[in-house]
Amino acid sequence: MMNDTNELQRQILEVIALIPFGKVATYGQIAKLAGLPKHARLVGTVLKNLDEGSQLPWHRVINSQGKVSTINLDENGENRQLKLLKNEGVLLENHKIKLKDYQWIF
DNA sequence: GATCAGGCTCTAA
DNA sequence: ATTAGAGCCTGAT
Repeated sequence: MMNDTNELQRQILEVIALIPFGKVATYGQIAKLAGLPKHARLVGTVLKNLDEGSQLPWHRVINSQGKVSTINLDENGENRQLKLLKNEGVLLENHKIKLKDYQWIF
């Protein structure tokens, strides 16, 4: 099967769009659901190049250790991703998200 | 092309 | 529970 780069990206974005409110998914999980098992890092790259205008729930993507892997601070010096998650009721416990409770089960 | 770095993950200690 | 190291693949130099 021939996969164009943009095609891969599209598939990834599609899956991310499905993550429900109040839930999170890991990079690896997204890659897998998109049918691209070993592309966890690509997911990260795609999100990085994503601009803020995007309506995608990019903040619901975290790493397998239950941590957020970006720095992205707002004007108040707060991490945007954590803030957004907090707004959805996804809380931290010792700087980590309990995947056991919040991970999106497809 | 060859190399390197990157919003990762698994596994072993 | 952390963490270092090795894999993996893609995109940038």
